[in-house]
Parts: sequence; C-alpha cells; structure tokens
Amino acid sequence: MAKESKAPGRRMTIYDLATLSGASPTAVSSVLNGTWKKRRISVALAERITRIADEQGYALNMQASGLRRDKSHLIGMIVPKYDNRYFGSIVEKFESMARDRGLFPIVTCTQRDSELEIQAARAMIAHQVDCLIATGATDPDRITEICAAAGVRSLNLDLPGRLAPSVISDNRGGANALTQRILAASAGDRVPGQPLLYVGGRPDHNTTERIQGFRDAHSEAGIAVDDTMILATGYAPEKAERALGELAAKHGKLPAAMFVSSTIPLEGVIRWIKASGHFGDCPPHIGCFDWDPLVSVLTENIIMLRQDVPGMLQELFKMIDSEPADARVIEVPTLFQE
Amino acid sequence: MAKESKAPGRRMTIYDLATLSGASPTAVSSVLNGTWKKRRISVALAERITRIADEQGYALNMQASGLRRDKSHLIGMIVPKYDNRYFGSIVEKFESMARDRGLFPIVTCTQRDSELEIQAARAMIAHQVDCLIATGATDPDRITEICAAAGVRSLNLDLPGRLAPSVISDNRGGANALTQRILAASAGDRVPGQPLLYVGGRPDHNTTERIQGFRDAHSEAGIAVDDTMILATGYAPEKAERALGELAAKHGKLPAAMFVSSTIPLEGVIRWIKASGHFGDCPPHIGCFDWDPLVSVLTENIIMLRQDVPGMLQELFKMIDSEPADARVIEVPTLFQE
DNA sequence: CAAGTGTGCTGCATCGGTTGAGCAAAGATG
DNA sequence: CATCTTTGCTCAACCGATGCAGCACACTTG
Repeated sequence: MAKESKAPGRRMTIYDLATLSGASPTAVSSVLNGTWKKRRISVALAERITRIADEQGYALNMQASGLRRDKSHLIGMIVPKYDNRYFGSIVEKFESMARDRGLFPIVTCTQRDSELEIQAARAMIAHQVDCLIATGATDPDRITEICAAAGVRSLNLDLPGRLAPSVISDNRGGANALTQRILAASAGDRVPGQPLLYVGGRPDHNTTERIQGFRDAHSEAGIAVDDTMILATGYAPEKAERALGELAAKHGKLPAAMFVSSTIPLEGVIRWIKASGHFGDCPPHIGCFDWDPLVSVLTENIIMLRQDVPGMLQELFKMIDSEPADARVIEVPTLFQE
Repeated sequence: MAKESKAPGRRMTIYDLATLSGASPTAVSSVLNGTWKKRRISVALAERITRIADEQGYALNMQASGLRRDKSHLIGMIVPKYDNRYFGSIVEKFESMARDRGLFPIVTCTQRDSELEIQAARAMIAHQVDCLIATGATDPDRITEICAAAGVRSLNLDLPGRLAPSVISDNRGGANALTQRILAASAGDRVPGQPLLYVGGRPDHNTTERIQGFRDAHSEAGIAVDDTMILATGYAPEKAERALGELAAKHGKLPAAMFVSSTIPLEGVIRWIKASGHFGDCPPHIGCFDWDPLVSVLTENIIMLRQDVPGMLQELFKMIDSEPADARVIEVPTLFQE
C-alpha cells in the first residue's frame, strides 16, 4: 500500500504532489515556480507534475514561499478614505498595475487617523511587504522612518514627505488654473476686484500649495486676497458648512464665487448654500479641486479639476521599478474634464 | 567577543533578540506572543525581553508565524469597484471590524470581472486567508467551491450564493418602499395609471428582486407595468444613457418618474436627461436604490435609498464569529436618509 | 534524606517551500 | 576503455516562529 497521500482536512502541499507524482519535493517546487529549466528537469516530468497539480487543485502556500525567498512580492498601500472618486481610482489603478507586475497588492484605509496609519504600516511590515506606499498620509516621514528601520522601501503619494520619494499633483499650478477659470466664469457676477473665497483643506503641503496657486492667480489678475477669505477648515463637510455660516454672520454678503478644496467639503458648502438661502436664486460659481462624475453631470455652476491618477501611478511605478534613493518630489499636472 | 547580533541589511528576528537578551528563542517568542505565563517565564525575563524588543524596533514576521500556526488571522474580501459610496463604506467598515477582532483585512477590487474575481480568490487562498468574503460577486458559488476545495470558509455579501451563507439587503422590500415614494412624489406630474421606468442593473438576484419589488408596489397601487418599462441594461452609465435614448425614440414621451438601480447608471440617466432636453424645464422624479451624500444635497427631485451597511456587516461578522454551516441568506432592511 | 512538587527555563522538531551542492547514469571524446 | 561532459534528478539545510517534551534546581513533606 502506498503512503497515504494527504490527511483529510489538510491542504495539499508539494510533498503530497511529490508522492503522487513519484518525484522529489524539489522537482515539484521547481516545476511549479518556473525554475525547472535551470534545474534541468525533463519536459516529461514537468508536464506530469503540472498535470497532477492541476488535477489536485494545488495552491502554493505563499507564507512558506515568502518565508524562504528574500522578496515577498507583496506591496502595501495605505489610503485615508474610500469616500471619494479620487482615492477610489488611485486604489483601483494601483491594484491593477501591481498585479501586472506580479505583485500582490494589500491596501488598507486609515480613516485620516495618524495613529491608525502607524498601526497599519507596522502590520504591513510584519506581513513582509517589499514596499509600502503612503497615500495622503498625515505624517509620511514617520512612516518612512518605521519602514527604513525594518529595511522596507517606502514611497509617498498625493502628499509629499521629506524622507522618501513622492508623487503628487501639481497643486499650485492646478489651483492657479482652476482659480483663473472661476474668476473668468464669475466675472459677470462678481463685484469687480472682489476675490474668491477659499474653502476646506487642512494645513498640509497640498493646501498650502493650493492656497499659493489661488493667490498667484488673483495677483496675476490684479486682485488682492484678504486672509479672511481663506477658510482652511479641514476636510469634514460640517466644518466647511459652519465656517461659511460664521463668515456670513461676520461679513454679510459672501463673494459670488469660491474655490473648494475637494468634494468632501463641497458637500458642506452645497448644504450651507441650500440651507441658508444666502445666494437666493443666483447660486455662486464654484471651482472644486477634485472630480466627481455625478457632481459634474448634475451641476452647471461647478468647475471640477481632475487629478491625473493614471499619470501619477505611472510615475509611482516608474520609481518602484527603478528604486531611486533620493527623496525627490514628482509633480504631475492636473487636468480638466474635456 | 559576543556572537554578532544581526547582519546589517537583514531584519531583526527572535534569534537576534535571544542573543541580545541572553535567553532562548523559545522564551522570546512566548513573551512576545503572550503565552509566557502559561510557559512559566518569570516576570523579570518577560520585561527584559519586551524592553529589548521595543528598543530594537522588532516586528514579528507574520509569514513565519502564520506558517507555523493553523490560523493565519488573515481575512480576505473581494469587492467589484471603489467607484461608489456603498462599496466604499462596506470596505471601510469591514476593515475596522476585522481589526477589532485581531484579524488582518486584505481587500481587493475585481472590476466586475469574473475572471479577475477567480484569480483574486485564488491569490487570497494562496496567502492563507482564514476566511473569504465575496462582495457583489458575479459568480459567488464558483468562489465558494474554490474556497471549499482549499478548506477555506467563504461568505457572500451584497449578492447571495446558493453554497455559502449570504448577507444582503432586503432588495424587494426596499425597492417596494422606494417605488411607493417615487409614485407618491410624482403623483401630480404623472399621467394617472402610468407606471415608472426602471433603469439599470443586470440579470442577477438583486436586480430580479428589485424589479419584483418595483412591480409589487405598482400592483398595490393598481398600476400595470409593461415589460418595455424595464431597462435592466447593466451598471455602466453609457448603457443606461443609450437605453433611454432608444426608448424615447420608440415610445415618444417617457414617464415623468423613474427608478434607477444605483448611482452608477444614475450618472448616465442624468446625462441623458440634460443632453436630450426630453423633459424640458420639468425634470423627472427619480428614485435611486443607492445613496450618495453629494447627490442628495445637490438635487431635489432624487429620492435616495440607503443600504444599511453597518447592519449588514454586523450580520456578516456574527456569521464569521459563529461559523454556521448552512447556506442561509440574511436580508437586512434598507433605510432612507432621515 | 529520599521522594514529591513547583518554578523557570531550554532543545528540538515542525510548518511548506526554496536553494546550493552533489550524485548516478548516459553519451561524447581521445 | 578510461576520462570528461551533459542530463536529470535528489538531499539536506534553511527561512522565522511555535509548541511539546524535558531538564536542572529549589523547596516542601513524611
């Protein structure tokens, strides 16, 4: 009687396949991972092993494989939220590009919570990711340090860090272009020389740059921007809503046009506009540094800027593939839909 | 001279910690994974090891740990797309509930592509997930079979299967309630006795049930529904857009109210309404079996039904925790925002 | 003081693949 | 026919963590 091939509940292993095929575990392993030609296994044996593996529905144990190799072929990404199309499309594109390279993507969302970010980074390192992408992280350099201590490569996306290479949008240029479009669209409805209102975002690199682009466009148009026009209230819709209410209470009539930092505060802005009735029948012109197809098809008064997600991920994977050592920042131009 | 503690590029292991602390690898392992009391390690040694591990920034190798234990503590989820708030909130909630249970969530998006779904399921099994959740899968039973062959538990979410337990929305009841609301809201604008139009969705369980609920509500209101009023065109916006155009070309004036199966076809519906000018200044009443905060704040004529994601995930994890064997289907009631 | 009990630790095999070294047999070469 | 080369495969160590068995020592008990 032949040796029992496999215990009932247990998963099939290369040792089971070895007994079934009458070959050694080494032969089975090398056939299944493609190194068999280098190891001079005959085509006949390779085919037999492949056939039996297929018949038995064998699945490689990546934990065991990853333990022995020096590369795990895992690539991690942390992302703040899944509540908007921008991060959604980043994740979708990231996963598909990772898979195209034979990497297994692990993505986790950290709720814009810096403590969770660190925990998630540690967990990914524990799972032996080869590389970690920190997307829109609140403290990218902290993550880079943790990764470096564990010998894991890290890259930043969307928000830059000083310690690792970063791929971000051209926030200043994009904000400038968007501001110009809002100024042009609202020219008929604005008091001449009146600046736009800036709403949303928190004091990070991107907001700073966007505000700078916002100011640049104003000064190019010869319009002065007062600091009270900048409401960088964070990303929560409620905060934007409250800030508008407070500003209106203090200043009376608000400008007939505004720059909103993303679709999340946009929700609060729209809510306030509708609820307050501040603008009556003449809704303000809005520019949004973010794109959502439903918003763009539902509205006429909102100009949406679209960040070039495919372009950014192209640059990101270029860096992943080439392993640059310096903490360069790549800025990808933004787009407008059609 | 003491034995060299660690090679430069390599990651710290329990063996390094053992030499550093003068204890055995076994002691280090048991201290770090919490089994040290059972193993009668002294508090003094436990504290020393913990301190050294912290100082050195040690991170457990989960591949090695997972290989040795019978449970990997990995839980996988496949999800069709990240392009809407429904799946986004499912993933966010799933991740946080998994983490609360000490599980590491692995989520991957399969682009509504059945081949990718299978590939992703196989990859997750290869990575030794303890359990796999198939969300909105095109062929959930195929995934269940693949999981079963590998001895991996699987559950369905959003769309039910016949071979594994499922948690889904009460599609029929929700569609009935939504249809009633649309009928009521549009009563003044509809030709009496005229049915609504049904747009979007593909021939799966959920669409079938939603159409049934749609029909139920009509028959309860004494309205007959012609088959030509059902445009189950799939989820792509373009398909919904084209179908409306074709129907209008054939039938002339469309009903003044419609039921749209989710926010994705809604985009096409709105686009067609705006582009065609079919309804002139009197936009149709719309009910959408899905919820998006931006849409709900931007529009007055769209009633949005919200699927109870927290409730569904509560039920899902109840099943994960209790390991039921039967392929029961749990239907969770839907909500309306406020 | 021999036997029994408890404390605090270590040694070794093991999980499932991967890898470098090596071995036997067949074929080529002088 | 002895030697060298090539072909086709196997052996054993190893990756890092875990769990069982067991050992040395101290302390109690009759």
